Amino acid sequence: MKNTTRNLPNCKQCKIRQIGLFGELEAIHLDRARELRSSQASYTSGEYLYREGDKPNKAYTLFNGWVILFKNLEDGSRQILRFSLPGDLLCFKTNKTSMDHSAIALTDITLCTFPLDKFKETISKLPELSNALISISEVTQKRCYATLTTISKYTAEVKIAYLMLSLFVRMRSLASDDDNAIDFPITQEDIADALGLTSIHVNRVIQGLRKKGLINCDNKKLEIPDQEALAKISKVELQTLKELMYAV
Amino acid sequence: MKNTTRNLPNCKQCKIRQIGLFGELEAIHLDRARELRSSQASYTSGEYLYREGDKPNKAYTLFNGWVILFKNLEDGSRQILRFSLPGDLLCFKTNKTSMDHSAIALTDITLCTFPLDKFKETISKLPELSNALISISEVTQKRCYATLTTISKYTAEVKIAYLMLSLFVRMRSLASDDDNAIDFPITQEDIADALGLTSIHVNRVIQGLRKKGLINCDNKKLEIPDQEALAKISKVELQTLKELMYAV
DNA sequence: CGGGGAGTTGAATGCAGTCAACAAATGTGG
DNA sequence: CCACATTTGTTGACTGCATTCAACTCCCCG
Repeated sequence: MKNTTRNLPNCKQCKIRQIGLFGELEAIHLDRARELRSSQASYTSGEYLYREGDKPNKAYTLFNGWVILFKNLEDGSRQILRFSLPGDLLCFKTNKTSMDHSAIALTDITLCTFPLDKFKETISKLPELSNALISISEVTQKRCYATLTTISKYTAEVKIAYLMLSLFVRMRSLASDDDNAIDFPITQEDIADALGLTSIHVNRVIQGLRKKGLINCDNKKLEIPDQEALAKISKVELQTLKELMYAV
Repeated sequence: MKNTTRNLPNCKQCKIRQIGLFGELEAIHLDRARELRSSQASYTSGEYLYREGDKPNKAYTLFNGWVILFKNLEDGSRQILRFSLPGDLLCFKTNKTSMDHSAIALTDITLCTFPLDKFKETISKLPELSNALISISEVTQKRCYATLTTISKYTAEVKIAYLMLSLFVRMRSLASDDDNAIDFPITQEDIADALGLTSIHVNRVIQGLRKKGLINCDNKKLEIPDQEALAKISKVELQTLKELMYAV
C-alpha cells in the first residue's frame, strides 16, 4: 500500500461521485463533507485492505478497481460476500466494532480514505450525511437479501446467470460509453466461492451458458449480448435488477 | 390491526429498550427520542404488516411476538429473509423507497410505530439517533452475511442447527429467567423456506438432531440441552454467535 | 522453457428434491 | 361435544443436481 496524500482531486469533479458516498449529497454540502477525507491510497492486486477481526479506524470509497469481501471458513475455504465496485463504501462501521469479514483487492485499486472518528462530528454539523449513510446501508442490505434469495433457492445456472448479470449491469451503470462488454477480472473459482459451488461445476455451467449464446467471457472480459434473455434465466426482472444495481 | 394509541408505556420502563432502537441511546436522550413514537399497534397471527412494493410511512419496533420477513418467488414459493424478534426495528428506510420484501406476523404481536418523516428532523436535533440507526443496520448486515455464509456452503444439518441455535440464543438474551427452553412458534416449512430446503428434508434432519439428543422440539417449544454441542454442528463459535445475537 | 494458476473433461458418489401416501395435531362448524 | 377439514409432521422409493477425485490442457509469467 502506498499513500498519495497530496493533490487530492476535487470531489465536485469526481466522475464516480454521484454513485459514491456523497451521491445523495447536494453539491452545496460537498465542501463540508469532503473535509472527512484524509487521503487516497493504492493497493496492488492480491493485497488485503483489512482482515476479519481487525478494527480499522478508516472507511474507504473505492475509486477504481475491484475488491472482494469474504469470510474464511473453518475448512479453509472462503465465502465471498460481495464484489465491490467503484463508488462502493467499504469498512464503514461504528467505532470499535471489529470486522466480520476480510477484504482483498482483486485488481490494482485506488481508495479514498475517511477517518471514522470524523463521521460522528460531521453528522452533527451535517445531518444530510446521516441520510446518505443510511441510504447506502439500505441498498447494501437489499442487495444482500437478493443474493441470499438467489443462493438459497435456485440451481447453479440461475445463480451464475444472476451474479454475472448483476455485475454486468452495475459495471455498465458506471461507464459512460455504450459498449455491451465489461472488464471482468474474476475467476471461475471466485464465482464458485461467491455462490457456494465448486469451480468445476461453475465451469460446466458457464460452458452451457456460452453454448446457448447468453454470455461471452474470456480474457477477463464479459459480454452479454441479450440482457433480457439472461435475466429470464436469472429469474429476475431486468428492470428491478437495474434499479437495485444503479442505486446509490 | 387495531391501534391502541393511548396510554403509551414509558420508554424508560420498557423491558426491551436496551435491545431495541434506543438501546444505544443514553437515558437522558430518551425523552426527546421518544417523541418519535406515535402509537402502538397490534396484529394477529397471519396478518401482513406490509407487502413487497409498499411504501409505508412508518417504522416499527417489535414489542412482542414473532414476525417473518420474506420475498415471494416466481414459482409461488417464498424465501424467508429473517425471523424478527422483540426489540427489532422493522420497516425503517429512507422515505419514498419501496419495500423489497413482505412482513407477516407469525404470532399475535404488538408494535411501537414511528412516523418515518420525523426521523430526519429528530436526527438534526439528536445526532445520537443517527449512531443508533447506523449501529442497528450494521448488526443486521452482519447477521445477513452470517446467514448467507451458512446457507451457501453447508449441508442441511448445519443450516438447521445454525438457525435453531441463533434463534435460541437471541430468545434467551431477551428473557430474564434462566430456562433452557424457548417459545418456538415456527413450522418445519418456515425453516425450509428460510434455508432453501424442502420441509420433507427439514423433517428428516430434525429427527436426526433429536435422536442425537441435540434438540427437543415439540408443542411450539424448543429446548437445547447443550449449546456448545449444537454450535459444533453449526460450524460456529458459540461465543461469536452470542455476540452477534446479543448485539443492539 | 519451465512452473503454476486457471480452465476443462470424465466417472463415480451422495445430498437433497420429488412424488405419493399416510398420521397426527389443530381448527371449525354443526 | 363430535364430525370434518386443514395444516403440520412423517415415512419410503426413486431421481437428479452438484460434489469429489483424478487427469489433463491451456495460457500467462518469470
